[in-house]
Amino acid sequence: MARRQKSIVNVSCFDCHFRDSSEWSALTDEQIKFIDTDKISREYKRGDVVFREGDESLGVYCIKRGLVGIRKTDAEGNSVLLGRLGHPGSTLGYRPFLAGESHQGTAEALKQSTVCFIDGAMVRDLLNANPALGLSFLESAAKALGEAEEDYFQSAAHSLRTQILHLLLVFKDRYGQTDKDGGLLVELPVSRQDMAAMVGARPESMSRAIRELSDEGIAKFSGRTVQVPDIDSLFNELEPEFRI
Amino acid sequence: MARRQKSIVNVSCFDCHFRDSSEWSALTDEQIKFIDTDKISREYKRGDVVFREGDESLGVYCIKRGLVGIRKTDAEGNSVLLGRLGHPGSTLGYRPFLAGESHQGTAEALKQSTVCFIDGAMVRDLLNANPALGLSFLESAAKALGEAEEDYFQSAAHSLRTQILHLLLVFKDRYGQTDKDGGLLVELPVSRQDMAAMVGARPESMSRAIRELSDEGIAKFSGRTVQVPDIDSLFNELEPEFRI
DNA sequence: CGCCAGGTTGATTTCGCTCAAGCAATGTGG
DNA sequence: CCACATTGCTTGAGCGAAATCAACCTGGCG
Repeated sequence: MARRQKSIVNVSCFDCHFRDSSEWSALTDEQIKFIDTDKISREYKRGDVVFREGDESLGVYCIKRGLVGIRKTDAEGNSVLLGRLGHPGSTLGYRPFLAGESHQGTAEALKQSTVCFIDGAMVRDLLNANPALGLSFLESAAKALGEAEEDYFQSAAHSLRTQILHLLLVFKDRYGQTDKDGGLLVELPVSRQDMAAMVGARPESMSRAIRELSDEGIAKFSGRTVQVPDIDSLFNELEPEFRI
Repeated sequence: MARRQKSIVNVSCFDCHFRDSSEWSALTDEQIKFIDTDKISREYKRGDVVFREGDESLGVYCIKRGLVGIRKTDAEGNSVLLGRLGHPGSTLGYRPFLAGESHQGTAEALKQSTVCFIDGAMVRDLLNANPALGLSFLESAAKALGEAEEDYFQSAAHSLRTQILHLLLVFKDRYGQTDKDGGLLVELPVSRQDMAAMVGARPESMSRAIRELSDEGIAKFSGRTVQVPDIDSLFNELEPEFRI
């Protein structure tokens, strides 16, 4: 971790494409400038830790590039990846900061990433100076809470197979393309064990389920790419829940 | 539901003991007065619905008395009780309101309850007039989100038996007393099937697990009361997770 | 080259679900 | 006031999905 110092890089908030689509869009240019001069940007390699479970929350993190997941690990070493992954434009770690709690999970770069840290005092100041920022985070938190509850419900009610198909649909929006035959092609952003951790399963079970889906031709997994020849067949299998 | 009209009762926000301990404590007396004249209070019998999944969110609900749960039910009729229960002083339904979504679950009185409805326009006005209210809700949402993630993790990682013990500890804080022998005595606030719904299990499984715990003398269930002779033995069993 | 992490496969076990029945307490209508 | 339905809870038998335990394979890397 002595390498931490070296990993500091220089990026500008004004170059950040997500300035207008994130929680921070409520800020004025002047306020962005405050953040820009104050923030600290770092590079993280796959597997590097951004913050650790149990650490005091000192501020919030903006993802400029890459992919970051929040992992919880229990005494036996089972790990679970929580909720939505942190993509470019996402703000991470705001939950414990706002709740006045310490970090409940360990944030880990799932691929090479650039992440900016914004100090808590700065965030407090901005929240007081610009109530719209608070409302903006409030909306984010409310949506995230809804998703968390929905995920909880889903995981209680559905088989692993079904959850994997759901996960594929989630990945599709961000990592999917249409291939030449009109099928779907998804480049998986995470390893298989992390996919398992996302749905709360063991790697072996994930492997078997994937094999089953591949054998049936529903979704052909090969390395980090998945080919779905017929998206409808995938939807057909999931439909029961959409027919509520 | 023609009875709805008759169920309206008259209570005052100023009589509400929770005025200073809830999200609304940020409000001035004058602002409370606005709510007081505008709100609608209703009585609900056990099983009555406060709001229904899929309904548009029209405002928020304050619980004055009783107990309210949020239930999600799937196509096959399996139901799950989400997150923390709504106790007196709790504000319910603020999540979908703030996220601009419709209700994700059905709120149902788990016992005779008095609930006040505060219209959305009023809430919007207050949020704009008093930024502290937004920050207060932001903190609540952030805490709730943390709990939801924690619950998700727990349910993924732990056996039914363990989850029941956790649930007992949760009930302890609000419904527990110390009995004459120094043991713990908990008055369960919900039925067994609802306890099952809280941990995402079937009533039969709950029944079996309860019988096991009773037979072993860890927690003796009898009707709505549970007697835990030795709290340490209960903690001992849960400790592995606390030793992280 | 040998090591090691990630992934796959197989055999076995286990936990909770399903289906089915029975029982006690409460409520309801004749 | 009794006959009957209803509801909440319990118990039993069997099943199935995923976990566990244990090998083994593969490709990348020191």
